[in-house]
Amino acid sequence: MEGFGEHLREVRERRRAVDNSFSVRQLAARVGVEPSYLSKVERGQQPPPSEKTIAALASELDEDPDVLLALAGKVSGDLQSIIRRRPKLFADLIRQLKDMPDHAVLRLVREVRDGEW
Amino acid sequence: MEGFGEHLREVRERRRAVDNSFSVRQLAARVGVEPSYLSKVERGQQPPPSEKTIAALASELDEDPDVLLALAGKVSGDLQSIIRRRPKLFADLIRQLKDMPDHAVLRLVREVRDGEW
DNA sequence: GGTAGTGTGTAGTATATAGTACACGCATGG
DNA sequence: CCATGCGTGTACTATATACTACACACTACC
Repeated sequence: MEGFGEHLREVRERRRAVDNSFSVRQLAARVGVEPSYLSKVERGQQPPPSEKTIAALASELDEDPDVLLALAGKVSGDLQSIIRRRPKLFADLIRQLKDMPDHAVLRLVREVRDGEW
Repeated sequence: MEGFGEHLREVRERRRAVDNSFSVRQLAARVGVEPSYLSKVERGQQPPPSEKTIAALASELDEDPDVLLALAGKVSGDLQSIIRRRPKLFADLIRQLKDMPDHAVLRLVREVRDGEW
């Protein structure tokens, strides 16, 4: 599995190839952290940053925040609070979907979205 | 909303009414924490304990761990890791279910469980 | 009246989280 | 040659998390 830092570096470098403003320093400034910190995170010398910082990174890099959070070993706070409001309901559902293939879960997502029920 | 400590105290006292081994001291011993700590948690003087300790409490008190964790403002680690494995999929699904009524979500749970698809 | 068990107050601690501050050496362009 | 920007190394810090250790006062029993 690819780590958070590794992925971050790849994505940033890719952006940087066409836009110099994606240097460690400038990105760090926009995201609101020290360059050295971001550098260490990218090289896995520091654990992934907070949810807030990850969200800012996702926004700057045009990445999916949930995916980035997942790579960081986290689940976004808003998802957690949805679950916490009805813990039994969501716990059951999620555990039951644990081993379902992607396409099955995806079908469920679509069904709910399209209101077919 | 009822707090974690409040709920814990109520449940424990209820058990204690028919079984003296549910004193703060004895329960704390079985759960593996100091009595004074448990006491403070019950009175809200300390924030809720770790997931591990909450799980032990749930087991001793015969309570649903997910519900107890929810009252503590947490979501169980195993649910989180299920979500992290397929972040986009689960994030979409959960956010879409956010405002659905209980019975609708419940129907979904049953559908999945009974394999009607 | 001592012993066992109870709840709780005070003080302290170990570890993790989430970073900052600053300096260094390299490279590139004017 | 020097100013600008770059990535990174070292050292430090503030806050939160999750508790422990011990003592105290009270009650109940025999």
